[in-house]
Amino acid sequence: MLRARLHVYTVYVETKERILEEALAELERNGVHNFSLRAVGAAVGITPMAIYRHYRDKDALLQAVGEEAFAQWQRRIAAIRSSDPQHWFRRSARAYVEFALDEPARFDACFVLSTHAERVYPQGFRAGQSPVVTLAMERIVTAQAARQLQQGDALEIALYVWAQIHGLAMLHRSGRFALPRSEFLALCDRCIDRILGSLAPQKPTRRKPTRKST
Amino acid sequence: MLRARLHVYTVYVETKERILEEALAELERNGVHNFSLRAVGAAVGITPMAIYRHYRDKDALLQAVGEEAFAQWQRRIAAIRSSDPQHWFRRSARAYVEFALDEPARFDACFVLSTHAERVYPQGFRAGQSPVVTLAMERIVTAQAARQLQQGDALEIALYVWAQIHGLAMLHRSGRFALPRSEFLALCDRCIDRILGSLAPQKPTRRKPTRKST
DNA sequence: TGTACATCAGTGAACGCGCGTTCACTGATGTAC
DNA sequence: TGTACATCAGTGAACGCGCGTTCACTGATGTAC
Repeated sequence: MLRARLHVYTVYVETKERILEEALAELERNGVHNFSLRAVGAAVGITPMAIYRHYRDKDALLQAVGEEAFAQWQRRIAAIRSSDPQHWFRRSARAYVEFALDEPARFDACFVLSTHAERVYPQGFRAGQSPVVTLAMERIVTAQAARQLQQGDALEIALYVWAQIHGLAMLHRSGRFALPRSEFLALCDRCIDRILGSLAPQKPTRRKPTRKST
Repeated sequence: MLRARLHVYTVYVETKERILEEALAELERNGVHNFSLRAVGAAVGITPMAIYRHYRDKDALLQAVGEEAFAQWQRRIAAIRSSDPQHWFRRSARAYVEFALDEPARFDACFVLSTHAERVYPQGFRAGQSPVVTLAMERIVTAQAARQLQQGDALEIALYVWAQIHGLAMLHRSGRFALPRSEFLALCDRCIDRILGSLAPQKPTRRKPTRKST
């Protein structure tokens, strides 16, 4: 009956999810270029051919993996609750680097492999295709309105910050740092502080309120 | 005789160089992960096996290719003759991005693949293992001495600038920009201007010379 | 000057490997009547 | 309630492919005497 149908459906989803899970783990272990259906099957405990019951082919599985990775990244950012834009940027940049260090394959799927044709500068980002860039732009606009941030195109400013932290993350991924994790993170923090500092309003606005108006 | 020996030697070197050349071209065409000795052999017009006369194995060829790529990069930077540090940084950053756009595989060999264990932050760079970083640090120290640049560890400042341009280059390599080349380069220029601007001395030193001393 | 020999860049067949994917199948489960 | 049938997740052998590398070789060239 319905119960029986539901049971079948459940089993099906479970295997599909286990494949996705192990595909991600396999990706972290061996990287995209050594990613093989055979290895995923072995990790799940099924024949490689069983994967074809759930995903059309290797590309379809890789695409699902990419979407899952991006969902995980979004969840990391969504967990950052901070009303202060400056603080939000610091914590987001931290999350970005930590994502790159802890889940390099997921990070690659999100930010290195050129798969997501929709998240592209500038149209895709202006159209809100990238939830995280959209969040960043909102905070930039808010800070600009409050005169805490220099004027200028919010997307270009977001990109400027992104490029900085992306560069650090990528140089790390390329093995360019012989630093303990904590020191590398501290270095990233200092760089982001510099970047945010460089975005201070053009005129320091240090003059005291003149009391003439208002 | 000697002439004959020289002739043989010349032929040998020519083939070896043609292999290196075609290996680079092959790398630009297919990327590291699809790089095959068979394709290189075909491009040179020899049997894949002939390559083994000149390089121990695939890895040895790839390493030679990496060294050649890095030599080409160094030549690009050596061609920049500018005594003004600010100007030198602008032009070097430009060269970096253009290298990434024009010779992506060479760029990868220099800056993305984690092969060069010696060029590592901070020891390798302080030890002068990276000629370009060394040049950058020299210019930073000079500018600091002339009070044109804020104080701080020269290597960390160099890394800060490098990460910015590296991030932009890598995001471009990941297909994140739907911009004509010239607009992308202009965007990079603006980002580098921001970065250099953020490195201005802490106190603007706008006071006129006081004439008290000297 | 002529001949036998050494050198060595390049050849071509063959190897074993891991890969994605095909195909016909099995066997457990649920359904129809 | 019992039986014949449909469904479909998973199986396992086999395919063709491109790969790096092995091996014994060829044949042009230069050397020794």
